[in-house]
Formats: sequence, C-alpha cells, structure tokens
Amino acid sequence: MAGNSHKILLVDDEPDILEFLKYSLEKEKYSVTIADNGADAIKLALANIPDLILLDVMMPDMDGMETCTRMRERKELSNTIIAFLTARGEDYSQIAGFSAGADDYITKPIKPKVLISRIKALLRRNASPNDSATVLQANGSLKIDKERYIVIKKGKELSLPKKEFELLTLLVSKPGKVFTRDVILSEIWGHDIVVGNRTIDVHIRKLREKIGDDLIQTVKGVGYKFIGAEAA
Amino acid sequence: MAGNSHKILLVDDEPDILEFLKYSLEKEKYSVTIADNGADAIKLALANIPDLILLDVMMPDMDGMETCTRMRERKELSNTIIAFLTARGEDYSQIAGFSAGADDYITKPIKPKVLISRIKALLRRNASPNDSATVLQANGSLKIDKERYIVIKKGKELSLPKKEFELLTLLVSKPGKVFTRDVILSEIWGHDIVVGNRTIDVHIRKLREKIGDDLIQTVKGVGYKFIGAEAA
DNA sequence: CCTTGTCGTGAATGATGTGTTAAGGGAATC
DNA sequence: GATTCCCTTAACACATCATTCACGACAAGG
Repeated sequence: MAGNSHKILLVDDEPDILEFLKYSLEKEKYSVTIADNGADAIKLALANIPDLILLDVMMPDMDGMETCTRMRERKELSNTIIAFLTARGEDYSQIAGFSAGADDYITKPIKPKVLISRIKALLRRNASPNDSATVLQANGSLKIDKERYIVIKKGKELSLPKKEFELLTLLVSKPGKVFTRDVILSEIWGHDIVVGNRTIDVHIRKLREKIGDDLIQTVKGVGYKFIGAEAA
Repeated sequence: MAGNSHKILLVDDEPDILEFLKYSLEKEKYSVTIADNGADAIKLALANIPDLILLDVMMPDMDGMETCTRMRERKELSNTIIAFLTARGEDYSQIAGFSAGADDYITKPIKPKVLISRIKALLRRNASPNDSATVLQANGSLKIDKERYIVIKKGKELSLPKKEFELLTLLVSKPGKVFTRDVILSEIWGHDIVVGNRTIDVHIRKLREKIGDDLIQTVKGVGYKFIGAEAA
C-alpha cells in the first residue's frame, strides 16, 4: 500500500460530524466511506473491508458497542482496526468498548490534528504484522505468500482453499509451537462460531496431503504444530 | 483435557437454568459450584477461589451488578474472570456490567456450544500470564519447552505424552521440593477426578525411563521430587 | 522372623483422541 | 439457474496413551 490510500469507514448518526470528519480525513488522502447507523456500517464493512473503522458509541437502534461486537464476530474484520468515538464523560463505556474488541478510544470533541495523528499511529501499529508477513518463509521448502494467497512448495505453487490456507498460515506463523485445538478454533473460526470437533482434523489431513505428511505434527491431547527442518 | 479442570462458580436464581448449565459445564470437565443468590455466591467464591464466575444479572435481593461490584472489591478475586448472563434486550445493563468490572457478557438464551467456546476463550485469555515461563530450565541438562511441548535432554528433543509431560513440568517447576501424591493428583488430575493409587508410580516410572533414573527421587511415604545437578 | 505398608515393575485392559473416508449442504462462480 | 468447489458432519477404524491389576522387592517395626 502506498502511503495513505487506507480505507476508513466512518460511522456516526450526526450528519454534521460525519461530514466534518470525512472532510478532514479526505484531506489526508484517506479513502472514506460513511454510514449513519450500525447495520449499514456492518454491511459496508463486509462489502469492502476497511483498514480502520471509526465508530460512534451513541447511536440509535444498534449502538457502537453492539456494532463493534458484531463486527468482531466476523472473521473478515479481524484485522481491521476499530476505534470508538465518544463524548468525554462517558467513561464507563470505555471499558465496555475495549471489551467489545475496540483498539482505541477517541473522545469528542475531536480535533482534526489529534484525530489524524491518532489514526496514523493506529494504522502504523497494524501495518507491520500485516505487511511484514506477506511472505512467510518456513524452512526453505515451504513459503507462504499471503498477498498472492498461495503456498510455494519446492518451487511448485499450490493454491489452497481458504480455511486450509489460514490454518497453515497460523501453524507456520510460529514453527514448533503447539497450537491447541481451542486456539485454532478461535483464531480461525472466531470466538463465537462453533464447529464440530472433527473439522480441524479434516483440514489438517487435507493439508498433509498437499504439503507432505511430515511437516505438521500431532501432539495428542494438545494440538498440532508445524515442524521446520529440525534436527531429528 | 485433564489439566483443564478450571473452577467455575455459577450463580443464578432459577434452578432449571442452574442445573442445565451445570450439566453442560461438567460435561466439559469443569469443576462447577453453584449458588442461587448473590450473598452465597460471594461466600463460596471467597471460600474456594474460582477461575470464572458466571453471574446472572436478574436476581432477587442482591442483583448481579451489585454482586459483581462487591466481588471486585475483594483482592482475592482480582484474578477471577466474571461474566454476566442476561436476557437479550437488557442492553443498558451491558454498559453498567462492564462498569461493574465484568469481563464478558453472555446473552440468553444460552446455547451450550457458544457458552463453552466463550468460556474457553475467556479462560485462555487469563491463562497466558500463568504460562509465561515458556521454557523451564532445570539444571543445564534438562529443559522443558511448554510452548513446543517438548523436553530437551542433553540436546536431544523428547516428546512426552501429555500426562508425563505435565507431571514432569510440575516436578521441575520447583526442583528439590517434594510433591506429595495428593498434591500431584490435584494439580494434574484435578480436584474431583480420582484415579487409583498406583497410577502416579507408573507415570513416574515412564518418566525415569525416558529422562534417566537419577533425576526424579522417591521420598518414601511422602512423594517425589526432582533433583537438579546437586553435589552429592 | 513375621507383619505391614510403600513403591517398582510388567503386562493387560480400557478410554480417549485422532486418522480417514464418504456424503450432504451451501456458497461462490460461471 | 446450474455447476463447481469448499466446508462441515458423521461414522468407524485405529493407535496411543492412561489406568488398573497382580505381584515382587524392600524397609521399618513389632
């Protein structure tokens, strides 16, 4: 991503604020989408995954808190930063906000300069883990290219289905580390979505079929781990 | 998972829900205590500190909110997770709930699967600081890597079965200290699960087979202890 | 010495978790 | 709207780990 073409979704029920912030952000070359209620915000967010969502807490119908919670339930938005906007004095909601999965908390009245600097910080913070790992190198024989969404094994390019790719990426992200089934479930399926307990096995099996049996090791009663080229 | 016998305190004034949830949780090997009112809940919580408290919001006399607040005033319960149970639609209480010090918020009707997955997520979140010592160093000749779930003896990597690994980890966690059989049982098997009295011996034996006889010492009539490289 | 209690040992049994296959539902794609 | 492909579930086989059991060794005390 070059510089500032980050996508920001702005959610507030007051048209004035909406317009004011939109103007401020666009002046900084951000790509801004707006919504004036939670439901629309979720739809828009899913339709075009933003990098950052600015969410007003006080809104009719679905408030910011709930909107945030629902967004966090969607795996697609797991890498998206969510920041709350709220009036000073609503301190209590701050705790709730973080608990609902927010990354930051910005109090009104909002000064454009502060907002911008805050946003830059937020985006920078999340930029590194996301981008740096565009290519995950496993052990020479295996590479994962997140950007192109393919796995390269001994020069051959494999294109894995989504779940398998995510599962492999998770395991490779920390070679040797054992990922318990619970962790795998909540990392890949999200903390509320529940699938049967044989599902992971099946994906593991498909992965082993494709990348070789010896790369993924079972630790019975615990979970799975990815094995690099370890001294046996 | 036997190491998973987390203690959960369940508080609700409706016997049906209480029983239903208790059943669901115990099926997952959690150690469940119940209370049907806030006052009892606090007493029980202090008597036997739980890892997680599930607290119904709507209760006669002392409601969930107040119970939570009072619990949070006790230092002993500062590490305990508190989650509210409430009917959907009581949105306002959600904010108040977090404000009272709750860690999560689960809406009725409760689906067991969702509840379990939520609980696991909550407990895991708090589990990390505990496991912070990813690598246990024993005495130079023995290392335990909890994350990778392996034991390294003189450079060789051994992968032990779960129970053996847990047992060794326990002993090594405090070299020289004698762990009585009772302590070992409740640490590894949980307070409720009961196994025969020869079981520990067998695991100890397997451990000695794998890591060497001299590292684990028997203290007859008392228990076992791990011996570092002590000058004999 | 004999008794008593504790631990070590090896083999047998039981329980649990995982591998595997196939089939159905659903979403995405054309 | 039809056809893929992917995700998930279910059922069963299988392996490994956990546990029990019976017995022998050993030490301490009577």
